[in-house]
Amino acid sequence: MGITIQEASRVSGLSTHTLRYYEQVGLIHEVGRDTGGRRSYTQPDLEWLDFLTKLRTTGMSIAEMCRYAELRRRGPATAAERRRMLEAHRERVLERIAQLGEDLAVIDYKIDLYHTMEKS
Amino acid sequence: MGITIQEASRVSGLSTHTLRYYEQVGLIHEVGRDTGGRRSYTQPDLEWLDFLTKLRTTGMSIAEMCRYAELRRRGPATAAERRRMLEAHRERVLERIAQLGEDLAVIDYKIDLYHTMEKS
DNA sequence: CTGCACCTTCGAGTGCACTTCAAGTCAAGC
DNA sequence: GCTTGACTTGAAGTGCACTCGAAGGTGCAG
Repeated sequence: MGITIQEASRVSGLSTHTLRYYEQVGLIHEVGRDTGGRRSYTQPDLEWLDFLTKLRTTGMSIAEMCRYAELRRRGPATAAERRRMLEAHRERVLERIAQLGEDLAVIDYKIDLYHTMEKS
Repeated sequence: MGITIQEASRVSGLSTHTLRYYEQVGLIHEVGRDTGGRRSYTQPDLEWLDFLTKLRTTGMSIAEMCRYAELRRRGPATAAERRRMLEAHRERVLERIAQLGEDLAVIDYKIDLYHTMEKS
């Protein structure tokens, strides 16, 4: 019914090692197994992995992602808390983007200095 | 003539441990010592630390910062190469910012979904 | 039915960027 | 002169997020 860990790895961009690790730490709960005991990833699993990856690349720690995953597992009653987590994270990402912009301006300035140096 | 490691720590925002570590790995060359062998940071040292911090917070690895520092130590002949390093880094930072923006849009979308859920 | 690739689990190992420790030195205040 | 506290060094330790290895199970091509 689902796809193998190999295919899930290709689709998600995460290594098979990482997929197993994410399951182990509780980021992705109870991936189904086929008759031979092999993992079988469903479409919802893949969508969840995709969202996890976005949280991850925006700098959320594995520990916090675990807390979010745990809330999600507990069902709709935790929706407000999950929303607050995402909102807090959103603020951190905005700050990070602003900081990167500032630092980039300094780097750009340095690059300009080098150009000026090379021309003279 | 210069300031103590404690003061340099306060000014730079780096811990005294990190300042010693940066010197050890060659990021900041030959910080002056006072009569008692204690580190004495000069204004140029602090400016360099400040720039290093910007490279660091924009995601440059210690190893690459070391290469940059080494080129800088070798003098003006390496200016073009340093400029190229900064230009390459600049591209990576721009990509990173773009990626963060994209991922943030998805997070915003999720937050909206939660708001909608809570209202209904 | 045998070889082979790929799967399983569990635990140990890796790389990065610090961070802490241990042992000793030094300067200032009492 | 002695204590106190900040400094010095080199080496070892930490936390995070993977990443790999060992030992064994499974399924399909030849």
